[in-house]
Amino acid sequence: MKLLSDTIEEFIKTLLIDEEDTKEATEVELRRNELAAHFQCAPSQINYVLATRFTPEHGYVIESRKGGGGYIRIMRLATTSREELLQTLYQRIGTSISATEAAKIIETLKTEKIITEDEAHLMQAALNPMAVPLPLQMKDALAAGTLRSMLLTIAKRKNTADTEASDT
Amino acid sequence: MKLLSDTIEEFIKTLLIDEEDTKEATEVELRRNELAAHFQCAPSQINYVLATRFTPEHGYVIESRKGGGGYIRIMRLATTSREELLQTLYQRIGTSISATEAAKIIETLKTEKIITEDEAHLMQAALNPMAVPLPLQMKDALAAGTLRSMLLTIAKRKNTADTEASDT
DNA sequence: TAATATGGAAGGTCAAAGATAGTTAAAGTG
DNA sequence: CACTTTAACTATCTTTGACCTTCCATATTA
Repeated sequence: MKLLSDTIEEFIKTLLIDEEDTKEATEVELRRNELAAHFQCAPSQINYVLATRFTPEHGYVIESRKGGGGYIRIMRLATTSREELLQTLYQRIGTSISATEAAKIIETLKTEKIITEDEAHLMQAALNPMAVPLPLQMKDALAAGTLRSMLLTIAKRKNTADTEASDT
Repeated sequence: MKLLSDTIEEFIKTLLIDEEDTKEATEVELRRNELAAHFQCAPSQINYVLATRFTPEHGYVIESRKGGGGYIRIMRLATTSREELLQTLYQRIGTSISATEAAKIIETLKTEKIITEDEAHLMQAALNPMAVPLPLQMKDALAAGTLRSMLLTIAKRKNTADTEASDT
């Protein structure tokens, strides 16, 4: 059985792709209530989907307006330069990071084609066993260190995942 | 009398074989509660079966999700020479591993073209921050966990580093 | 006419309820 | 005694509903 949230997520992403194809725009505008009615769900369900799948970490920015003629605009972020992105992500890690936050960062790297899907899995795996018997604070600190270390390694590379096939 | 656990084990293995026959997939997805209801047992019985008969040592990897739409995915690792190598390395890691031993294992993976050079660096980086203030024993145990986790992830892949460039 | 009040039409927040799966310790079995 | 089974409790993710805030249009008033 498919989840409502997943369905809505797909729907929105399809809208975005359509926009891009026809207007070269990277944004869509929608009415929360309309969408909710379309899927016969609570309006706040839309907010949930946006909050969990269209965050800046995922590469999206949301803009909205209340009142008559209100709307929700979803924009896909233009890809900044590789270095810039790595820099930003690196800052975001800090000295301690939760598993979910870490996952988002890895997700971004993948979306931006800086690492392959395999590498994303690998990184995720490296952070996984933090389910070791250690205090949570320590685990988060370790995770931060691990992520930072991996990020630096990636930063040293010359190419992105796109072009990585061509060398060796 | 046949044990419940054995019956469930067989059931799952049959599912896997069926999948393979019909879809050439080596994985099945199931609902813990459904399965438990089917066998009229406690849901955690399913976990017990998975924990005792579908471990990485047995050649399986499990992935799951909680919450609405949750699932349990069971993947069997094919027994090609590549998988055998991974299996062997996995065993070699054990519950504690030194930095040098870990490096050797990563080197082997690279030499055997199971991972790319970039990935090798990434793995090495993941083990690096073990330069944390912890007793050596703990660090080695942590490194072992991290390496094992990454190895399992690699084992899940369909292709080797050689062929990975060609798709998507 | 300018300033202000007012009501309806959006969207936002948050916490509770629902739906799964995981963990663990104790009881049962052979 | 080792292995199995269960049940209570925990963790995570989704869905909904009640209540809040903001905005526009229009009516009211000085």
